[in-house]
Amino acid sequence: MLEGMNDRQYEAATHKEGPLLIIAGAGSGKTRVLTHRIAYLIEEHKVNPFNIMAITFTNKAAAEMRERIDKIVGFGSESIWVMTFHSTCVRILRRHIDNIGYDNSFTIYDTDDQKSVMKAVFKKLNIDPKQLKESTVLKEISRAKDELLGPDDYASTYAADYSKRRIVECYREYQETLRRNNALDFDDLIRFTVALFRACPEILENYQDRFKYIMVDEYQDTNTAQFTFVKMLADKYRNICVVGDDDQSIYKFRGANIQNILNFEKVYRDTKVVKLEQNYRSTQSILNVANAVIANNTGRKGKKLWTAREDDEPVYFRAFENAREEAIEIGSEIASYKRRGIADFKDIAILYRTNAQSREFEEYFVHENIPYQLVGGVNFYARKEIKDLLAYLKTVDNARDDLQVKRIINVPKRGIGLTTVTKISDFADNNDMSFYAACKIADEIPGLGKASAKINSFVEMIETYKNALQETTILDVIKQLIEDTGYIEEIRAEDGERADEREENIGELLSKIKSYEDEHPENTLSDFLEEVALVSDLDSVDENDSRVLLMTIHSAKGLEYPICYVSGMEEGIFPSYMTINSGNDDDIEEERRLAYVAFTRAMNRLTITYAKARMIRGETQYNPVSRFVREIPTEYLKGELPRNKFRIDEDYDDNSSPRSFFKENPFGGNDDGFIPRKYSFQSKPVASPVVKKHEMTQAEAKAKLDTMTKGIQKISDSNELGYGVGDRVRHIKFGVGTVLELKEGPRDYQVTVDFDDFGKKIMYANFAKLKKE
DNA sequence: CCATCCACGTTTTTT
DNA sequence: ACGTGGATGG
Repeated sequence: MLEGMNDRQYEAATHKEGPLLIIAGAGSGKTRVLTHRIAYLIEEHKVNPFNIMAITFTNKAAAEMRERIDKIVGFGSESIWVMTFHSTCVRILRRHIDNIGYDNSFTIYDTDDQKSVMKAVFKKLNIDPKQLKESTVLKEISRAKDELLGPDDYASTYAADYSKRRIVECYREYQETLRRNNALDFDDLIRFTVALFRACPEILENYQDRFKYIMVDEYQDTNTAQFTFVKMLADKYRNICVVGDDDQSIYKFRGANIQNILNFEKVYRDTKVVKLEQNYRSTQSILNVANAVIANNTGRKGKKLWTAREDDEPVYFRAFENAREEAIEIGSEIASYKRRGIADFKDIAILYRTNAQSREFEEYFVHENIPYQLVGGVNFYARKEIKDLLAYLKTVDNARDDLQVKRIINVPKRGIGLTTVTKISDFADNNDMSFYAACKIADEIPGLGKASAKINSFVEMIETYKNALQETTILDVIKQLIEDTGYIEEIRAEDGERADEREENIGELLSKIKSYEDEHPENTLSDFLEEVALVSDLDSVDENDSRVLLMTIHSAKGLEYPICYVSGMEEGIFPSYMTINSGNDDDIEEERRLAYVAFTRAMNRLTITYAKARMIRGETQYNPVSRFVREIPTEYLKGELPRNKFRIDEDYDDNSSPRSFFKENPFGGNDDGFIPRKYSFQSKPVASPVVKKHEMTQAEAKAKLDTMTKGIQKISDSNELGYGVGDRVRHIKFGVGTVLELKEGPRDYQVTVDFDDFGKKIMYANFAKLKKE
């Protein structure tokens, strides 16, 4: 079983008891070590699989580990807990959270829900969103929760800090709202589990006795709350094994505390430390590049990757005029690899710093029929139409969550407006009941008038589905629901542009529900909703699909690809201007670690690219080559670096630049005949410029001109409106004024009137109902 | 209550 | 460049 392991791996895999810290460089086979250690414990030391737990950060990592454990352990492996931090905590809380005053059927709020809550909080506390941003407060709260500070702890910690007073109030109100809705946000999942353990020692002990052996993956990314959670669990038996790489700590912005790994040996004095430095993934050239860059960081544990691999090829650097050219060149290269049989699409990944950078690639790939899958961006379950339908399901499942009920009470429009909602909401608050409970007795709420009938039929509808759920499947209920509410029709009416895509998303949701029900026939709607709350885009990646992957470097962590492009290596992009401006060396170091993560994703061929010009937020930026590229000794790179060093070099003579055929023919020809296939649920990129710049024929131009002039003539006759430019007109509200201009708009005349008492107004003639004086 | 327009911020990364 | 949310008028 342990055959073929190197000495260090063997040492780690056969460690039996006591704390173990494995510093595992990128590609050093840490998952292998973890899974083998589990197998070893079971076989050699007769540890009951029931007593083992492995915790990861992502579902994908958990799934991968699960698979490998199942393979190597065999019988009994299913009783090992292999889960993410969040799902572990949910599982524990579902069982015991009633001990700390929540209902076990709590719901989980995503970022979007949090924002809605905070908005309501601002309204209630009369806070002007211009002075204090919701996102700022939420971020602050999240940081506090990462540090296990509840509203009271937070208040006392910052009691002296006057500037935090408002935030304290927001935190209190926010948490109170979540409580009322029986909801927890992501951070609460961890925090409340710790709180539960603190409040109920007997429950904690129960879990301590269960999980005698604990392994934590990606340990460098843990925050204080997660660390505390793990530490509490491990405190009785101290069989805690953590695996991590301080050089790959890239989640500080999310509260990760790099000290957790740096100080592990101080917390656990008798820690055994094993360093894995042999890399089994990449060529020596790739490792040289990665090592050279990360060597610029201070405060590392220190480690140098090496490989026994003999085959090698250079790391390429390529500079382009702009982001489009970057996309075209990378895309054409990929197409040619495929054509020449050098690589399949599934061997290739394109990495970038920010999600916005995916756009150019998508446009070109769609145009050239290069299959791709975009990971990240807007999470599938965060899309509006999906959230709407899920809000319906949540309401049907458990109408305790006011946020969800309010979200859908008027979607699609059924004539229940803000006024009505506010009245019901106030009534509910005053009578200490949930919003939905108040809806149920709408007739008794004063001042609702005709609206109460509409509320009643809404409640009736929800109740019908509730009953239906007893008899039939979730799929049938949601299908019925979509039909009854006319949701699809609403989408079509609302925006023709993206209606197709949104419909596709709904179709996708239906098939996800179907496969969920097929796979877990015994599970309830609540189970489904819970699973959905914790999945991410990355989880939908299927290794066997033949497509190029597009994703941020953060998403790519832990993954590997034979061919990798790390794009957008420019100052201001990577490192981001935010980090550059902060002037904080720690922030730059975190970016450098990110670069290290990026480079070490590549197995055989790494290409680093740079674009001289790039559109950012509607503005063209000219950025110098990233400092991280400058940190690579030139002998490790094949390709010429622009001469500019941290500034723009105006007269840079660019003859090393590749052909830029997009000037004549933006996307070149396509002679490959790839099967067109859309792998991504992501929004379809807009039509390529070729299509967009459809030249108007002369005849069309003339026709267009005709219609336009016709409009003008009509106006000058002063005809069907009964008035023209210069006439005096009367408006119901604004009184008398002079018509300054008449313009034909898309469906109506636009009238500009200078009113004697109200000044200049532009209005539509149809609505304005002006009368000639 | 709804449709429309405009101003504004957003984009560094996410379980 | 793009989407969102507030203001506005009917």
